[in-house]
Amino acid sequence: MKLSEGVEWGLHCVHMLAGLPQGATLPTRALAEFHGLSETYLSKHLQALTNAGIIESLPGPRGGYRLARSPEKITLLAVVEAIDGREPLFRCTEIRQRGPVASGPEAFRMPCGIHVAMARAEKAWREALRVQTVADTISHYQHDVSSEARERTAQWVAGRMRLAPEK
Amino acid sequence: MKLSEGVEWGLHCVHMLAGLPQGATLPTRALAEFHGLSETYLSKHLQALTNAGIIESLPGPRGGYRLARSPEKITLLAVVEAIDGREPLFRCTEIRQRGPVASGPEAFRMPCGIHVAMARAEKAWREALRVQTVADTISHYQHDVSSEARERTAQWVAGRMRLAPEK
DNA sequence: GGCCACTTACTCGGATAGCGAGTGTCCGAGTTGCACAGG
DNA sequence: CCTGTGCAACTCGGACACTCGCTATCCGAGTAAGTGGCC
Repeated sequence: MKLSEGVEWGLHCVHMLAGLPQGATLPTRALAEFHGLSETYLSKHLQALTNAGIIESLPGPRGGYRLARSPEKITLLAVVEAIDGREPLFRCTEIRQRGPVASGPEAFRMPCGIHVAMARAEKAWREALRVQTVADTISHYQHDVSSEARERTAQWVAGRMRLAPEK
Repeated sequence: MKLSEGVEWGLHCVHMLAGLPQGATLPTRALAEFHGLSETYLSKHLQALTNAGIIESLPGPRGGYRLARSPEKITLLAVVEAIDGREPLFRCTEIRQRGPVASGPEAFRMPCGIHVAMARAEKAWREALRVQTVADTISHYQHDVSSEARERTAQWVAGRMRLAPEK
């Protein structure tokens, strides 16, 4: 089992958009080119983020994507769920009720212990992703690279981003 | 993203084997029939559990599967990893190094913040599964069903299980 | 020179193929218990 | 009646098809800027 590749793409793109000036946008082409990704396929994931209300799109020339709300309000969980879906990792199909010895649903009022334990672990995972916002990560995201590389990135982005027409 | 269906199957089978008398075995047919599963496909997952050293098999007539170690020594994580694999959920492919602005690996000594955050969440998930042993779950597993159903299950199992030839 | 309409280029958005992991199945190797014949 | 041998049935184990979701791509709808002509 593994998470969708698009989760990593979406997370990096959201963090990149978070580093832009207020209201500025960046088109799919720039986001894809910067990360060395397929432009068309990345577009699909950006659509998912748009539908989830995490980013918003401006059509037409000088258009592109920008965050729909401040980085402090965007959790990693929201991004993961937007791209990968909100389905639980472990789905209890109640196979204990399917055998020839099954006694009907009334005998299984309590959820099975396995289901409870798996759900608890999954909750721990989701909670860890929920407390971490994009704003929290962005500082590390910036300090992890050398100042020289950061400067070069800023230059490259400045040449591709579009300032906000209105906000 | 979802866990393999076989994870649920494996967990229930392990818990069922844990309820058997010391050294007794249960064949694939019984485990599959009890849960209403495909016998041949379940066999595949039981093989994975055997290769992982969680359960052990006795061939021939009167053969079957039994736990390879006591339920206290079997964590849910071990079962999950045996069936679903030990690959991490989130695999950081370092896409920030792939773009035209990338400055070579020496500029990225620190792991990216996204990777760290995702790994932390994943560790929380694994840790929650590691602290939960089959012995812990088995008590809930038994109390969740009515005593009448539990008795009927015991009867059904008694007619299918094979006592240990030696241990 | 200023204003308006058209063209044009660029953007996102959804609908359409391809591939790989999980799913499902089958048949063969190995082993143990049983039955039968011989002593 | 006891014992040794052969048979047979049942078990696990690995090798072989199939399906669905992620991956990847394309083309169309919509928009805003730029350009040219007209007043």
